[in-house]
Amino acid sequence: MVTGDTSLQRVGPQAQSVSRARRDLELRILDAARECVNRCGFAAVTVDEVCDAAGISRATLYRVFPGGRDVLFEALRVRGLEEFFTVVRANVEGAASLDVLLSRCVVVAMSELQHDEQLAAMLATSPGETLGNLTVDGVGRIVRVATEFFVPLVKQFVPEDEARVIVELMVRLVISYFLAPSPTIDC
Amino acid sequence: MVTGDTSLQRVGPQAQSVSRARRDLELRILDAARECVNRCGFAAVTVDEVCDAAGISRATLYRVFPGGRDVLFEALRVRGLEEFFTVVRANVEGAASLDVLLSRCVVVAMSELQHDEQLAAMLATSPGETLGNLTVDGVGRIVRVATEFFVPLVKQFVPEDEARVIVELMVRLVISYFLAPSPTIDC
DNA sequence: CTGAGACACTTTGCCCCGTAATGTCTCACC
DNA sequence: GGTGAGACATTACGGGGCAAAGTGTCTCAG
Repeated sequence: MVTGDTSLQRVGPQAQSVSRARRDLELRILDAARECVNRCGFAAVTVDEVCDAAGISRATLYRVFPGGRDVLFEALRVRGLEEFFTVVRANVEGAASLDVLLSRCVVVAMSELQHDEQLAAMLATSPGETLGNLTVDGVGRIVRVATEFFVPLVKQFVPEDEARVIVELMVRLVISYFLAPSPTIDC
Repeated sequence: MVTGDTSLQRVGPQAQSVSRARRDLELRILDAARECVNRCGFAAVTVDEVCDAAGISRATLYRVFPGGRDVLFEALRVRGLEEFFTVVRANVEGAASLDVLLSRCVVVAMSELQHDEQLAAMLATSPGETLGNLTVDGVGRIVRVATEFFVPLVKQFVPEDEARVIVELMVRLVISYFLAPSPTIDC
């Protein structure tokens, strides 16, 4: 729905190549959009700018992302979230105990957050909306994606339902400490 | 500083009565301000409205709260915070174990938050600013006041430095769950 | 010490308007 | 089939001017 990937439902010999060209186009547009966001901010980016940066026409963008601007930026957020958690997970795999795993998660996540260009640009240009996404509207999705990435790791040490709770608490605390670092607790 | 209580530094026979009249005036103004905020919202309240509601003139308000609007509303926030934690603490005192104490804190705090008129009015009328106060700028102060109220209780069961960490984590989690309730974890 | 009100200043909202951006469309192209 | 170019109506955004309201300070009478 987000990325208009109805082509994935197709079958037949050329289904794969079609879907792959579409996928490449998607990635090209998303890369261009990210570049624009990191440069100009977030609210300031126009669809035309993204098209120019991607070297495509507006018609193509609207074919790949039916719904336009909103859907494109939503897809960008989703990809950013997945990239973020992919990096964090790659840095915490192989932990020998629950304590080590969680400590590494927190440390790596905080570090990644503090060096995230896209997030910084969003916080700088539309702080209200970004803050809302981090603390109200978007928390559910963040927790969901984080659960998907980390519960498999955590449940090596504790039962799965407990792992889900742990991951959720960790996510909420990391967001809180990112937005408002504590003078007493180091991060 | 916040409430312009320089009169407290006076000495002599009538020092107490003077300071007391001033204190009564402060409370009267704060009550009026709270009433206005609960009725009309937060950003919409004017100094004149508060004066009318308190039955005083603008000159008096500016004498009691030098600095005017900002200082008045800041004092209102501070009082709201202290009232909030006073109520919560009264409901959790006498807990027999750390688990019971923390559980009660979370339950009572969540309930109080969800029925807080002033907070609701602030979130409704200036969501951006209120959200910022709850998640970025104001977290330090909230943690500080909460620490002041709850560390004495928690340190009955654990060392004080550990108690401070526990209180801070609890505060941040309660704020997070208040702003974005979890579908999986009940509150 | 308080109330009433004048005063200068800043902020707020509003209306208008020109510009820019969005989203949909058609058509030519390969 | 997919893509690019561009026209098109519609909407959103931003700046200027202006009236109204709010803020903060002051003086003076009670």
